[in-house]
Amino acid sequence: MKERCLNVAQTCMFNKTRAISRYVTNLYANALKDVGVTPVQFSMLTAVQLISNANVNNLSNALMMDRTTLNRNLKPLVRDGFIDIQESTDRRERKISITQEGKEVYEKGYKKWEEAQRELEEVIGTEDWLTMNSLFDTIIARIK
Amino acid sequence: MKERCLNVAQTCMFNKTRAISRYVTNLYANALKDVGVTPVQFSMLTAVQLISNANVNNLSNALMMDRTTLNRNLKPLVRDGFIDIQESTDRRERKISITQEGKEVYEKGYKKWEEAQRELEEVIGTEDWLTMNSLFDTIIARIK
DNA sequence: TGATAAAATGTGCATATACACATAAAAGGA
DNA sequence: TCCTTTTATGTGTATATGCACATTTTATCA
Repeated sequence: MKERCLNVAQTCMFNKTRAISRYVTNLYANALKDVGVTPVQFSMLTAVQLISNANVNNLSNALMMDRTTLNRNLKPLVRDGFIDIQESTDRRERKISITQEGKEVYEKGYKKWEEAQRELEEVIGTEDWLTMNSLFDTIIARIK
Repeated sequence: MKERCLNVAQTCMFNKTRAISRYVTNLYANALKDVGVTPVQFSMLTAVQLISNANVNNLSNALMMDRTTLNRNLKPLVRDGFIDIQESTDRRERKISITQEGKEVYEKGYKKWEEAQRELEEVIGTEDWLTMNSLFDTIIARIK
């Protein structure tokens, strides 16, 4: 039924969320292109610096990311020497920390991140940017 | 610098967008679990029913999805017999259409989609749901 | 017509995502 | 202590995403 499809196309919150997410992701990815980290990796470097002695669970909770997703996403960062993983006294867990090289790449990334934030605000418009900000904070508080 | 990281953690629009996108995706995915299609596949079945004689470009534009992403996402739908791809007189392009089996699965999916919409509205709250709706429509109009 | 430009699509590669299942180690209790 | 439960993590599989690069076919124009 065309009627139903039209309804979905016009009102589906998944579609809208996902389309916007793709756009936002690409905007930040382009900004970080020459830095050497993806937006997701940048956010992981943020969290690992904020949580001292972080393990996989701590980070996945902080980033609201699936544990197994975060676990896999760590690998490129380890490979590139941006984060370091060490054993813990509790031999079940692993301690995750940022390296010196990771800190350096974060400095570069931070500047580009600021540019991306400004660029997105321009695209969306300051008024809607503020609306989006407070709305998202409210939603995140709900789903956390 | 902890200051910078705190700033990113609290204000990064990429982080917020992505976290919400993950939550919304999972909510719709769980709703559609027993139907046999993912949320992205459901949205593709929607578009293909709305656009007669669609080709890859048409669909990717309608869904605001990268052309190559859409191309790959077609494959599970073809494999499962939900869409059909045929040659065109213009031999560069391919014509994409929904099958009878695809229509049947869409009927089942539509009911679950309605439930997901209601569930998300409940989680977010009706007032913010409406805000989100109009905000997203505005943003999508901007970035399209 | 013949060369060039444009259009439509496909592929290799890398990252991102999450469920189901499995393993290993610590904690708790009888 | 020994058994059970909980905790922390890892792996297999499948989908989703987009850039860079390539191919094929159509359109354009001198």
